[in-house]
Amino acid sequence: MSVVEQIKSVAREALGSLYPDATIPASAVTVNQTKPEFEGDYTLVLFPFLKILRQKPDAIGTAIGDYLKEHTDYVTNYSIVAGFLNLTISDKFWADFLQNNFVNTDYGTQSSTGKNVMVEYSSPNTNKPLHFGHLRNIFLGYAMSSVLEVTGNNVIKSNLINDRGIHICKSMIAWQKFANGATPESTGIKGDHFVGDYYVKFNDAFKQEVEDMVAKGAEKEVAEKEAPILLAAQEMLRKWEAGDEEIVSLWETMNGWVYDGFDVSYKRMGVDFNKMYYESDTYLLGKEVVQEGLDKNVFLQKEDGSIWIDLQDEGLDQKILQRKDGTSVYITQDIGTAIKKYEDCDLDTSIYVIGDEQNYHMQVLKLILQKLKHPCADGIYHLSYGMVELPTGKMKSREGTVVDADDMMDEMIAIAKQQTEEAGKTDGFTEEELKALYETIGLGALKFYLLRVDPKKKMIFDPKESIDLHGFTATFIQYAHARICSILRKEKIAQIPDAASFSNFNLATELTEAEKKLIVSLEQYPDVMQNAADDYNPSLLCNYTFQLAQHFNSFYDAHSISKAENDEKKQLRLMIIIMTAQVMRHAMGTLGISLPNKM
RNA sequence: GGACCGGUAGCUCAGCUGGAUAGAGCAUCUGCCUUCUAAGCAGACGGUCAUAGGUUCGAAUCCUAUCCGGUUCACCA
Repeated sequence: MSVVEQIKSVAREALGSLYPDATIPASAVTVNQTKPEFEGDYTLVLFPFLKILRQKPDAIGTAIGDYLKEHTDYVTNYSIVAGFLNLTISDKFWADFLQNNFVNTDYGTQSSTGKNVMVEYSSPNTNKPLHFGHLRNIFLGYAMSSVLEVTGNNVIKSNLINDRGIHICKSMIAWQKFANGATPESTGIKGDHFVGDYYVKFNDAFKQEVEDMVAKGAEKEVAEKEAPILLAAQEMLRKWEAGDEEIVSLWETMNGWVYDGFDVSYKRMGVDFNKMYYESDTYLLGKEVVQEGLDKNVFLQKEDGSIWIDLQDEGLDQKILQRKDGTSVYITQDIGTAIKKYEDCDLDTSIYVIGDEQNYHMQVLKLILQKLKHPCADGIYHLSYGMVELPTGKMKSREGTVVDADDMMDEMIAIAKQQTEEAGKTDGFTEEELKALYETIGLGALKFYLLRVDPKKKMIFDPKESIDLHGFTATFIQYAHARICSILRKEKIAQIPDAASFSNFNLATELTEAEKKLIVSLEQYPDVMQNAADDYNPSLLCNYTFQLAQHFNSFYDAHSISKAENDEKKQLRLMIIIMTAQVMRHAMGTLGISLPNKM
C-alpha cells in the first residue's frame, strides 16, 4: 500500500477513535503532496471535518497529528497551517523503502486480478497502407494492453481486419485493368503500398470517367453512380459474395500482399496480436442474434421486413439491424463479433480502440447488447481517441494528404541520426549499434509524441515541423537513462545488482532535497500505473516518467554519485539511480518505448 | 436541431473524484561544460483558466445559461 493510502487509512482510524460520535465519510479524508513552500511531505486537509466536529482546525489537526505520530513509525512531525495538516515523513522510512525495492524488477507490476481482457486495436482496411492516424491507434492499443497486463489482467490483443467490401474491390479492379500482372515482388514495392497505389489509380480513373461523362452531357450525380469502373467494382463485390472462384482467388492474393506489408510495419512498430479476426469471417455473424432479439420482442420488424431497434427511451433514434432483403448491416456484424469474442475468450472486459467519430456507433452497440441482456454487454468499453489532423484539416487518402506511417517512421529515424551526428555522439559505437540506436530514439520519440496527450483529445501534427527531441519527449527520458547507465558502468555495477551488495547500508545523515524528491516519486509509481489502467489513459505514464527524469537531471546536477561525500551517500545515491533507471525502463517498456544504455 | 467531446501562457499540453500563490515543454532572453554524457542544469519573461451567473469556508475543477471549435445522428463500413 502506498504512503498516501496508509496515511489516509490511519487518519480515518484516528478520526474514529478521537471522535467516536461523529460520522465522517471516507471521501472527506483527502491527502495531497505538500506544496514546496511549506514544510512537510504530505498534507491532510482539515476543512471537511470542521463542520461535522464543530471544532477549530488547530484542535483537530493537533489531535490527528499526535495520533499519527504515535500510531505510525513514519510520521515524525507535523505542523498546521491555515487548515492544512502538513505531515513530515521520516527519512528512515524513505531509505527503508528504497532498500527494499531498488532491485525489484517487478516494482509497479500488480498481482493477478484473474480477469480476461481483450483489447482490439489497429483494425485496418486492406486496400491501403497505414497512415499517421493509425499510428495513434496502434500505439495507444499496444500501450493500453501492456498497462492492463502489468496491472494484473490476462490480456488478449486482437485485430479485426476489414478485409472485404467495395473498397477492396476498387483496388482489385484497378489492378486488373492497369497492372499488367505486376506484383510487389516484380516491382519491389511493399505490398500494402502496392495495393494502395491501385486504390489511388481507381479513384483517378473514376474521376476521369465522371468528367468524360459530364462532358458528354450527363448529370454529375448520375455519372458518379454509373461510371463504368464503379459498376465493375460493384459487380465484383457481388461475385465475391457469391463465391466466384477467380475473384476470391484474386482477393486472397491481394490481401496477402497487404498482410505481408502490414507485418513488416507492425514488427517495426514493436506491436503484436494474439488473435486475428477477419470481417470476411464475421460479417454474417449476428443474424441469428437479430432473430432471437426479434423473437424476444427486443427488436421490431417493419412492414417491408426490415428489422429495427427502438432506442428512443435512451434519447437516441431507431436503428436498423437488418435490411428488408435480409442482409446484415455494419452494426449487425459487430453484435455478432462482440458475442464471438466473449465466447472465444471468456471475457470480463472487451476494449475497442476506435476513433471518436464512432462514439455513437459504439454507444448503440453496447445498448443493443444490454437490451438483449447478453453477458458480454457490460464489459464493453470504447477507448475513444481524437483524430490526428494536419494544420490544413483532416487527412484524406483520396486527396493524397495523408502522412504515411512507414514514411513517418523513416523520417523520425533519419532525424535521430542527424541529431546524433550533429551532437558528435557517435564515438564508440559500431555501425550496427548506431543503426539500432537511431531506431530506438526515432521510434521512441514518435511513440511518446502520440501517447503523451490525453487520448480523447484530438491532436494536430504539422509535418513541416519535425518531432522535437528536446523537452517533453522520449529522448529526454532516454538520455537520463543513458546517463545512469554510464555511471553504473564506471562504477562496475550491474543495472540490477545483487541486493546484498548494499545490505550494510545505514542512513545516518539527512536526505537532501534532490535525493528525497526522487525517492518520493519512485514510491508513487505503482499508483500511477494503476491510475493509467483505471482511467484507460497511458499518457499518465508519460507525464510521470518525464517528471521522474526531470528530478533525476536536477539530482545529477546537484550531487556527485561516484565522488559522493562519503560511502553512505554513495551507496544511497547508487540505490536511487538503480531504482530510477529500473522504474523508467518499466514505465517506458510498458508503453513500448525502449531506453538505450548509451547515447 | 438533438447527443457527445473540447476551449488553461505566443504555440503544444498537464492539472478536472473541489483545497494553499494555476504547472511543464517549445519559443524568446541571462547564466553554467579542466569534476559521473550540456539531447542537460539554474533563472527570467509570459495567464480576464472562453463568457456570465450559481453552490461552497474555498471553484480551472461541481451546476445552469451563453459563445466558439469538432464529431455524430445512412437500408456506407
